[in-house]
Amino acid sequence: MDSRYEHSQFETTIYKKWQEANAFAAPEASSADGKKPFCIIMPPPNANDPLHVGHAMFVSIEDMLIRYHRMLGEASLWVPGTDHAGIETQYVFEKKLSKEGKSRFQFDRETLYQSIWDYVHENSSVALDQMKQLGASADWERYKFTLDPDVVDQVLTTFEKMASDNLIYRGERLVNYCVKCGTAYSELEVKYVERDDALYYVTYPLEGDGEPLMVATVRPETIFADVAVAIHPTHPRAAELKDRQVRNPLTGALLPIITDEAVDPEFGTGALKITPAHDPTDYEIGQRHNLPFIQAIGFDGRLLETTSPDYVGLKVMPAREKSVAELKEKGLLDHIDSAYHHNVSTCYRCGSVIEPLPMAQFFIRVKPLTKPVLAALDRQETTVHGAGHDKILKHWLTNLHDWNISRQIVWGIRMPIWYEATKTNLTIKFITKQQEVVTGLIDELLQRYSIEEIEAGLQSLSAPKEADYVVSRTKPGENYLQETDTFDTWFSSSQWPVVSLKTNKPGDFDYYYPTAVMETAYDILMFWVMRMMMMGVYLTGKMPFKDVYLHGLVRDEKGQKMSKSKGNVVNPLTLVEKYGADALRMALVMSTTAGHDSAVGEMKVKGMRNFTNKVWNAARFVQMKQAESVTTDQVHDEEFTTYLNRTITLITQQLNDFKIGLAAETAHNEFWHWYCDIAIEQCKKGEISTTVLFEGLKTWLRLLHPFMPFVTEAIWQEVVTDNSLLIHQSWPSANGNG
RNA sequence: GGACUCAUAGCUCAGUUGGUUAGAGCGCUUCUUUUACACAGAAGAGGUCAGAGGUUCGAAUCCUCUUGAGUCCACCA
Repeated sequence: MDSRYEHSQFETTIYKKWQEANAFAAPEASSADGKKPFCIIMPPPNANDPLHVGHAMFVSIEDMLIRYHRMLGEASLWVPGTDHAGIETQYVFEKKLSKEGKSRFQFDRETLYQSIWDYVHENSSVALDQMKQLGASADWERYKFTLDPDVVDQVLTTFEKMASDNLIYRGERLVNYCVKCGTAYSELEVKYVERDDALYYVTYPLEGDGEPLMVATVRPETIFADVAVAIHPTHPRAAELKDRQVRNPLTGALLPIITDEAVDPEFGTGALKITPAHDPTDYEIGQRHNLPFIQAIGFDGRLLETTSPDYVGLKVMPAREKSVAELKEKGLLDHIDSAYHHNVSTCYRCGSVIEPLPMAQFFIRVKPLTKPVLAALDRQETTVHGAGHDKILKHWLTNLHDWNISRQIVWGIRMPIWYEATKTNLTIKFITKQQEVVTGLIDELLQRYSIEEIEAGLQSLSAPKEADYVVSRTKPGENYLQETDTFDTWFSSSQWPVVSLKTNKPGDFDYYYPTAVMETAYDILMFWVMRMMMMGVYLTGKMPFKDVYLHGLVRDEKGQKMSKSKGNVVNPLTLVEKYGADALRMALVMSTTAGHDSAVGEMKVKGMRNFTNKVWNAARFVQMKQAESVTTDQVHDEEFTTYLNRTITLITQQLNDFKIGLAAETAHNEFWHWYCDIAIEQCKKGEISTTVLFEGLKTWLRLLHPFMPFVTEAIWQEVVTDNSLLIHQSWPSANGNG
């Protein structure tokens, strides 16, 4: 053995050895021989992305758990997969297009989908290869992609079931719409940022005699869509203003004055302009008072014909400036509060300001799904490990709004929804879609109808009726056109534990479901874990996993969040090349706690590389000592065994309790500061026999293997000469060292 | 406004159901190239565990309050 462990000489060949021995394959149900199943469904990384350090974190923890349970003799299955990541991927692809001077507008639906498909599959092996470099012992034979035909088939089946259970409805709502990404988002995908904006105090002249009413707004460009002005019932002028009207300061239209509890009498002027089409609060007030609905801003973020000829086609900000100038000119702008501090909703993806816009979308009724999950959590069918996130989860489940599952993108699973397109019923929802998304539909319509007929159909559009559609995976009839929206990616990934097992080897679902552990970062608890619980219980009656282990976010050495703009992003593969996969894995896992962020820098990885070298050299010492065959008085042999057994018990207990960081720390400290610093030194003095030290080494290799699979296997190959593999060895037990 | 989390050595963090002199890594000081390892070893400096009060025979750990930091959610134009 060399005096240093050179990871680059071992890692590739060892991984190949494991694969040749078929060591990662989990038994199929028929051959499991009554073994206890232990299954982890991998959180599928985006198929088109290389791995970042967060992925390295989940690989380290999940591979550690899988190897541990495999050594315990359980039927251990780690199901790998990758995710099509709808919006994320389409966004990345569009950026790529724009670099090439192209835009998605130039492609029809099929071509765009095919181009993204090709793009994703060009890159899809990168992430998988990198996981292998990290030592991931997933069952690659069971790999699944979220757009595999059998997966899509399952997702469609789920949707049909939900539709027939009356859990799906189509509703015209104010949705969070990003005009840049061209799609609506769910409530979870909106990010609020603090900002200073101007607050305009606008005069609304009272019809007839009396003082005008003053209204404060940050969005004067939406005055065109005002349908009322509201005051609180206790407003000092409430009696005077009852049943009166004001003039819209831009259009001159008459607007009723209404009273509503939702108006804060303390804020601004105590009067609120009501714009139901562009503000969630106003939308609700509008519903309560049966107010009309005027849309002033279109899905391209430009002002519509409903405003004024001078404004049509203007983007929001120029329209705002223009409206302010016009108000000033008319003497209807009282004053401006130029530094009004408030929150603005932005797109989590591209950072653009979210426009609340009215649009027909498909929703899932969530109450029937969340209730059984809360009950299951109460009876501890699933335990959530991670710094209070269990409480947050329950809070969310209690307050969740209906889930908008339609997205106006092509990269994903197209909704199996059909509209009858006849001359009398051209009421799909063209007006609510961006043009390029519906190009395909328009083309198809053109084959059937004249432009005039289609335009007439669009013009006569009223609010779409509910149930004005058919759910079917195949075309229900000659005159039907398919919905252009795709499912929210989270709709399909929420079924992943069920679907990835059902579409896998025969019997996998029955044997491995419910799975043992869901391990992921806490930042997708609501997006993914919560919804997997909802869909898992809905589809199977059982929670999809027994334990949820949430790891924290990995920050840089200084505790700063990693971001491309800061330039402090750590590339895990660079560290693997420099210090070895074992060093990185140990650095990520050691002394971390569930749910808490951790700071990982090169120095910590380097320190752990030193540890791999320490293990290597301890083995080297034992090997040299064996060759000497010296006699000893062995006074400390019994003490050694007792202490080692205590350590085995401790580490085992810590792993069973999901104290993963602590287990790694215990292993590290006890190996270094007890086995090396004390036991080996005693052996040098002849106080411990070589045999005992050697047996202890083999035990230690097994204890360390889940954390540092490569170096431990490399040593096993050096010191154990029976051609066995460490990955196949059983976990040590305190009674007789296994 | 609500919720969650945190505050421990110069830095990054552990501290397992409250139990002797509070630990690790990195950094620092001194010594050692001794035949496993200098990617090392030995010895050492460094903490009134944010502050105040309470429970207890006993508190870094449990409770209350204060201060400070972070995260998530809600959102009033």
